[in-house]
Amino acid sequence: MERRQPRLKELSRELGLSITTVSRALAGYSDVSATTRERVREAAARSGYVPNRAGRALKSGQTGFVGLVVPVRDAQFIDAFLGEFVMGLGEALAEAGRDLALTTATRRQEEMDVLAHVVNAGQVDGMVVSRATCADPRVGYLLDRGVPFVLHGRVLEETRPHAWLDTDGAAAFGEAARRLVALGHRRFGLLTFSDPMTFAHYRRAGLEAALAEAGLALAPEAMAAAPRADPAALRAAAGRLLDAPERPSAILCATDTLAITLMEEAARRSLAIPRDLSVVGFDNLPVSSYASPGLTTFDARIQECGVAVARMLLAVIENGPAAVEPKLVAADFIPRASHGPAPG
Amino acid sequence: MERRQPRLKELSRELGLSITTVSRALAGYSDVSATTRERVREAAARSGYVPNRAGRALKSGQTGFVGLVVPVRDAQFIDAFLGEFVMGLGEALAEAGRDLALTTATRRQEEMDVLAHVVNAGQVDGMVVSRATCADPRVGYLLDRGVPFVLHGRVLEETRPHAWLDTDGAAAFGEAARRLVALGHRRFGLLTFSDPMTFAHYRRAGLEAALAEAGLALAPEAMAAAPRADPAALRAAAGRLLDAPERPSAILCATDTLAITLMEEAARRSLAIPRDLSVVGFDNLPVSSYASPGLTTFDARIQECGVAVARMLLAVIENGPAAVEPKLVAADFIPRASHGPAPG
DNA sequence: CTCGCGATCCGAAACGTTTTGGATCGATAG
DNA sequence: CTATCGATCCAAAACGTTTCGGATCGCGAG
Repeated sequence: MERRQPRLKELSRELGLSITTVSRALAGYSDVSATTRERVREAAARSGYVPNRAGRALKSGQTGFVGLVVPVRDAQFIDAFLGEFVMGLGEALAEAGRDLALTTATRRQEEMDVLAHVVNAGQVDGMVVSRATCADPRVGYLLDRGVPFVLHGRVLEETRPHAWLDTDGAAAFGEAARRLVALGHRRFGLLTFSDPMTFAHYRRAGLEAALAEAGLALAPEAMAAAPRADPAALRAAAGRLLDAPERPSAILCATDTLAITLMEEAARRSLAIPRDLSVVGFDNLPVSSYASPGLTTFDARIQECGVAVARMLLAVIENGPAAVEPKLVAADFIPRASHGPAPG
Repeated sequence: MERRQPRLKELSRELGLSITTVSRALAGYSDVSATTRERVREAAARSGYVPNRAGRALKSGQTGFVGLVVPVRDAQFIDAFLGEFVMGLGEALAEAGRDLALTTATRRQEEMDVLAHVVNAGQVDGMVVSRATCADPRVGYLLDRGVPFVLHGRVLEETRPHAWLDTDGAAAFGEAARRLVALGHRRFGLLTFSDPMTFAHYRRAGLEAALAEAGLALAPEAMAAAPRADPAALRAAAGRLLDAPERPSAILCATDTLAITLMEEAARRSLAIPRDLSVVGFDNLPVSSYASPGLTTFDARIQECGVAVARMLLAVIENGPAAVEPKLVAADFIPRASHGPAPG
């Protein structure tokens, strides 16, 4: 039953035409007559001919793939996003007839090696670089070899211009701070990651800027951080904030998972939310609407980001890096029951 | 700065060797001397040489990619799994030096066309077929053209043998039924999908078999179903179960999302869970542990399934379809607070 | 009648790799 | 001395596609 797929050679023999003509007919060139073109197209459709990717890639240099490297190590962190983001990427790529080449890096340290391998094997036309760190080495690497890419997130100091798309975490946390100040809060806390993720930096910066505007400040002991991959340390960090002598009345958390951890620790200490403590997260994970109380958070519309990143990358591949402007997209405030007026 | 990647030609010229020798040295053939082999390997590592995927694919017929087609339409359904499953696939593929080629089908109807396109373009060495339906047309299609594949899920009637891996939903729902019977429940209900998904069939069959063993049966009006992609209809179906004259005291739901919907509808009707009604789901989504009360469910360990499916597929690619046995894996019962003794 | 031109078509090269079938050379066996 | 053999190496073909530079033919202009 095993039917081999017809290739240009078989197709041309069957039609009594040359390989060249069949190829050009399918590509729609004007130097093949309209009747021949139709005849070729009809035969191709009937036999289910699809140009071989490898052959085309070899000649044209375009593989039809866009690469994404995802680290498999800290699954608990990325899982929640990956699905949505990949869906967005795939949706936009499908429109352009491209596919996503997904490579997993089994350890964090390998991520750079894996990227180099993918790029050097020429298996992609461009890369999506996700989860940007403050001084992400991948940016320089890709710029150096002229590989089209779009960074999802931002680098702290953009020494050489490149395409990126990031959610405006600074604006979001600024907004959250102003809303909480308006509700009477004066003592703020921040629970965040100690890893050099750029988003954590900007969320903190946005919070501090808004507090400064209100004449407030984030006390050093009101900020707790721990490595993303260390749940126990994160739990401890949350506890530290709650056990501080001058416990904050409002705590912003860099992500929803942190906020959930914080709420669990608060429950263990019999603190009522939002009566004793207001909590705000970020990401709008499905979990956050089912937590009790429902978690106030921000929605970054990850799937739309995926679509936008893919479109940007296609533009870079098509027209060069200068063709696209970096994008900063706003996150939507999702008020739920975990924040309220300041106690007292 | 744009450095072009060295190819076999440049590398061989630089070393004063032929392309053949360099290629064979890197492949580890014994007909190149140990000293030359080392010299070549050192030079390749230094210059960052990686064989071009397209060139290799063209000659050897192996692309190094394994394909997965995901429909982007019903994102709300697949999102929860996709991340975990893909992680598992990627993890196992990375060990074998392969990558995942992810293609999105923008509409449900297109899924078959997309599959044909991927296969006919020769862009993959094998396919992972996910979300099996009762009489899935993809199985016959792939068998016909001798494309290696593994089905995640099962087909109802396996007319021609092929590799598949499925979670034993029948056993799981049987276990749930027996536990609930032991807790005094006699009136059972089932909330499921009306789509022809195989998993829904088996979960129902497992429930009915266990009930029959206990001398019970599922009343026709105690089963409600609606299309997966229609949240309103699903909500209505849940309501129908709750409003039935002889309301079940225990309702099994084909998935956690259905169970969550049911619990929301129950809350609107002021039914207390588990006092008035026991609810059991399936999937162990993150959400299920944060619902109140926590949802009793089954964990299918999706990531491990991804790993196993990938390993099976690699074996099929390597040694032919006869080399692997289908696998039925058990799901773990995760007892939480949503089930309890029968009322009265 | 010859020339040039537009409309169609095609041969051959090239992309980078792997593999087949030798070629070369020094040493060993007869 | 010649034949054989093992150890090393290499030229060339092939995978399927795209594209460059023609080739062919009929027809109208000169």
